[in-house]
Amino acid sequence: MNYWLMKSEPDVFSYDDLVEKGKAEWDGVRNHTAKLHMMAMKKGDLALFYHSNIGVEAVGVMEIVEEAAPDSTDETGKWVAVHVAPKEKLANPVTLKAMKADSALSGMVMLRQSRLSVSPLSEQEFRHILALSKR
DNA sequence: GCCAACGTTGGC
DNA sequence: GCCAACGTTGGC
Repeated sequence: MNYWLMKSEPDVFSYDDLVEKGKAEWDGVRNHTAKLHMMAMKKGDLALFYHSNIGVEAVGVMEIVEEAAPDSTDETGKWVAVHVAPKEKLANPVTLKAMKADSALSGMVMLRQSRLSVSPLSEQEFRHILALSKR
């Protein structure tokens, strides 16, 4: 089982939008590193849903329900998308500020590469962020 | 609105 | 293949 962090601007697509839809294609990713991460995702993997630009915080957990397949919004055939479903909304969002301030998360890929929209999390990082959300 | 980080493009 | 110019992302 692997863990991931995926970013979306909430005014375009928010965690609540995902809850409403029940399941969604995570499309529009146009970055090679992010693509490689999506291709490594397995059904049943868990991902944190992160709101960029507005909120700037992790807000929920989702599950990968379909592995990488051609992105339906891409006409070039070069890009892939996965399908995700909501699993659990965090009791309290975990802000970027809180993650940056926490030494247990200093190795997080997303903190080192802020522009990367899909990044891996270690199991420890994933559990740690969930613990922070329950405080 | 600004700026840093990073990706892409195009001239050579 | 290098590098300058430019575009985009995302935090502040």
